Amino acid sequence: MTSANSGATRAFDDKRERLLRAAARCFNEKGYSGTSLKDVAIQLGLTDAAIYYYIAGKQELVYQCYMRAADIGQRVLDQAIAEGGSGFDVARRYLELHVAAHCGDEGPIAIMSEIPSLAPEHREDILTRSRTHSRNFETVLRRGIDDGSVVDCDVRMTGNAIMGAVNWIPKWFHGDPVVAEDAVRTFPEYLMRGLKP
Amino acid sequence: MTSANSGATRAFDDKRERLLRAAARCFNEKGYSGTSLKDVAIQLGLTDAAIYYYIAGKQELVYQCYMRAADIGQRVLDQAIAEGGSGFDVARRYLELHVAAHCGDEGPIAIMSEIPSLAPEHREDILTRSRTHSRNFETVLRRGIDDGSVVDCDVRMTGNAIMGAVNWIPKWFHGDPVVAEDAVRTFPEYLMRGLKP
DNA sequence: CCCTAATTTTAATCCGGATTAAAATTTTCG
DNA sequence: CGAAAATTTTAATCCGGATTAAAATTAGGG
Repeated sequence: MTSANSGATRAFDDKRERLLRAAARCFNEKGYSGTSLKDVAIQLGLTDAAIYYYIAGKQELVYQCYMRAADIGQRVLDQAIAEGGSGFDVARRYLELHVAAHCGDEGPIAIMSEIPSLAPEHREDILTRSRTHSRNFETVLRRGIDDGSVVDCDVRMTGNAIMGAVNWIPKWFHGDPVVAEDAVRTFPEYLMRGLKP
Repeated sequence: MTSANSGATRAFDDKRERLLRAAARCFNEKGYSGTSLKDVAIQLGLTDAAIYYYIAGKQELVYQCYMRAADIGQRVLDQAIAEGGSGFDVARRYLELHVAAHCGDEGPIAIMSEIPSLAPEHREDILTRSRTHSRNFETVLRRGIDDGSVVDCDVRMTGNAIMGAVNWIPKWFHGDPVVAEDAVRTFPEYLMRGLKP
């Protein structure tokens, strides 16, 4: 079976997922150019060439890592929205979930540092998702302003600040569970305090 | 004269500075691996090989970009401290200056995305400066807590959040002066609101 | 104007790592 | 067990971009 595995089996998907996580870890720690497919393969007990069984190439690998990152962000935002509450409540819940995702079992989430070097279709795809996610979060903030739970502010810029703080997490978090606890406690608390009316 | 120009003339230094900015812009926009020396050279109306007259190689170029970024961060922090005031005042002033540096004439400041792929000596150097800067900012926060101007908080994590928000700026800021104004106004305001007791 | 140093270009070379093809091994399941 | 599919490896190949060396051009001072 080719790597264009469409009728993907369970085992195949699992390994692919492990591949994406290993790649995300490498990319976050060593940078894109500093990561060779061999580095990624070694983490899986494989040879570099074996990676091509799961993915078309390095480009595709980054792309998939970023897709995964975008999906996780969107998923936790959706969940926070689904749980309901005021704009403030939703935003706080979103931060709790997203920080937990970064620091928890969800494994390392790739920092989107190489978007411009993606293939055009991929780049567009990621940028669209990324923008959508930002806009959705801004909508939550705006709703909070409307319902009086969030201070009146520039939602675009405030969103940029909050997203930046969260997106930067992989830069300093390297798996220490003690640090993870601190982050999960402090981040939502601090970031939301600035939103109180 | 070799590129190890030590008795550097004025013109030489100026061109070197322009080189670093062009490189920072490229790295921020296209990523490290996505940037070829040719890309950088074109911005200066030069040939790729000419860059070697000013700098030892691509590694060195990133390193110098990061040094510049670290220096700017430290400089504005020092300035904010020098201007005095409560811990809160210093922190706010620092944010104003740093955001302005990112969005203003100081030109693009390189995002430190490729630290691990630097040569060991360079890596250590950058990491040390980066850590020092973070610790210095944490000290400011702690001072603010002591003098009652800043809410009691985990200074390490709060510092991580603030630094992340600022460091992420180059990801979405691409030179629009209108956006720059928004950022300079909103960032310090929002980030400091979360520090009020 | 000429000489020397500074700057830039041209034209290779070099190299690591991505990619590929074919072969070998392992797994699945009748 | 044995055949077919799935998975991995071995062993090239390939290639873009970094780097280098030497030549050409430009700039400035006597």
